[in-house]
Amino acid sequence: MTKTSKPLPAASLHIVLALLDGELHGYALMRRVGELSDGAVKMGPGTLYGTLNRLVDDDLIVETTGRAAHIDSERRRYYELTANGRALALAELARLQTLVHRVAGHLTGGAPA
Amino acid sequence: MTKTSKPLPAASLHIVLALLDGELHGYALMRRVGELSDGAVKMGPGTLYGTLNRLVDDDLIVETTGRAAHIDSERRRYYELTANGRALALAELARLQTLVHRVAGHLTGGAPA
DNA sequence: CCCTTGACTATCGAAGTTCGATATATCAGA
DNA sequence: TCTGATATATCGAACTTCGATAGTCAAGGG
Repeated sequence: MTKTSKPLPAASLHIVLALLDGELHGYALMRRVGELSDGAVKMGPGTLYGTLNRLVDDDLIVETTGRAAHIDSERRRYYELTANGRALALAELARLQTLVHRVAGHLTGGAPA
Repeated sequence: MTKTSKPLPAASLHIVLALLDGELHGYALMRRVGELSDGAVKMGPGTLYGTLNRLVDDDLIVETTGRAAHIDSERRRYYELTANGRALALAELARLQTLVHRVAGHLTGGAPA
């Protein structure tokens, strides 16, 4: 039993969300995650690489063995979502959309007495 | 310099977001948080009460000493956001909106192969 | 040529957070 | 009375995140 899709921890969530846009290497991921939240979320290398490994173990991402992986610096290790990972990322995105929509809704349309 | 607004941990985030709609007591909060994510997020009492205390310590919420607090069962302890808490909740909401918007945007507007 | 800086991956231990079980008490209904 | 939902509370184990540290490679300055 791998995992019945409990909400992903913050770092994992941000990584799979960032990867929805295409494969990236670790360091770029670090920057991208920050950018997606206007610098509010800063993931250090400790969180990054540890999370990346966990994500690979859970079969949500894989190290790319293709395209960008070798047209670029040898040092870089690219990652992309697996089918599982993409499905989960999409589900999490939907969950966040629902959450944001509902909370924002209560602010304007709040229960009238 | 209290805190430069690092992203709140998941449980805290959900609680302050739920409280944006008005004061609630612990147990109701537990249910509300679940509802806001269609049952995807289930917060047990361990997480709930521990987080509630931390939030009080951080001056993001306070135990209500008013209205609902006593027109209702004596057992219930109501909490509401402080000014700090509301500001932070709103900031976090905005952050999530931005994140969701950007990620979703890349999906549709992304490079069409 | 050497040295510094930034890109890049990687690991470790400490600190912080979440989980699930457990406990206790009240209240409504079968 | 027994059960199940409401309601709060606590503990320890497991998990996640953080920040420091480390080392390589490439480019630019002195």
